[in-house]
Amino acid sequence: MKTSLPETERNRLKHALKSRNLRPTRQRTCVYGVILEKRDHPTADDIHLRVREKLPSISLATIYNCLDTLVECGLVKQVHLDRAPTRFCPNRTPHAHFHCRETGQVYDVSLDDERLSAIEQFLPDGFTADAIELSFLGRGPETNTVS
Amino acid sequence: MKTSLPETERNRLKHALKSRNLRPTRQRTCVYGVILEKRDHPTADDIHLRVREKLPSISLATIYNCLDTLVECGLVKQVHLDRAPTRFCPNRTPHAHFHCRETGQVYDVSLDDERLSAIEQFLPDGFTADAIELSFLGRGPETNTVS
DNA sequence: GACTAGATTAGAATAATTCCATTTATTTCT
DNA sequence: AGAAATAAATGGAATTATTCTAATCTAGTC
Repeated sequence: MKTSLPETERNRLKHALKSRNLRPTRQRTCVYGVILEKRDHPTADDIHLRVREKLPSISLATIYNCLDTLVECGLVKQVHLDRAPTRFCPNRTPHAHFHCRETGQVYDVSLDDERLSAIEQFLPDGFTADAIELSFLGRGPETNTVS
Repeated sequence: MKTSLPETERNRLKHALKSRNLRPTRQRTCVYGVILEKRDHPTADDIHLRVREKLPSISLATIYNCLDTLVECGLVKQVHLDRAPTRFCPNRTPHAHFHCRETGQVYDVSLDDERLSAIEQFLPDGFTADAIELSFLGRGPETNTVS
């Protein structure tokens, strides 16, 4: 067992890469594995630190390269919040993000097809979107004032 | 006529600032004026260039300070797209953004109350949002392949 | 097992944003 | 109005995120 990436995911990665004539390198596999492991919307830097535990010599530039590749393959999404570094998210199902002002935590908010197509209908004629980014800023459940 | 900021907007600014015990300085007024003038979602740097034509000695740090103040006052919104510099938008009515892959242009997409509350209902119990950012990435009307 | 295009690497370069110490402007108080 | 007190602006340095580059390496092919 070289890396901890489960079989299903490893195959998903392989196929996605192959279909674009890209190679399933150790680095790409490991970066993907790390993102799947702890789904806390890490930054490139966070990911670098985690991947280094397995591939100690990997550079931040490679992390960015791998992430860009994974994003192109649709396996990973970027999350842009505030003036903060980009975060990365392996949730491939349509979803929005909620960013808690208090804790800084980021949550996924699932979007079913109905919701998604409702949003798509906001677009005026002539516009076609291939990506939608929806994010909320506010207070999450663990910041509730007690009743 | 010191600056070109129209009376209504100038008052809006004054009141918004006063209610927070902030001052309507020349710099703040001018930055706000410039943002209203050309609603093309400029970056801090763009704004710096434009404001300099009126206040040649203003520094980029001050532009950021002013923008932050305007954002706090709710007069300006930040737009976060891709890994690109933050853009600023003076449209105070609820709206989303559409980012054209081809031209790079950013359009406002208006959101009426109905749409807005539809989106708010996506949030699970326990979450309260005070800001929503919705953006689309795709192709705008002027990139249409001719029929 | 050599070839070749594709990937990785380290480090430098660039770009966005923030910080800091000082100076300037505005308000308040008398 | 003038002085003191507070808020804001300034320039430049510092930090941080991201991209670029040129050299080296590697996976997949023949």
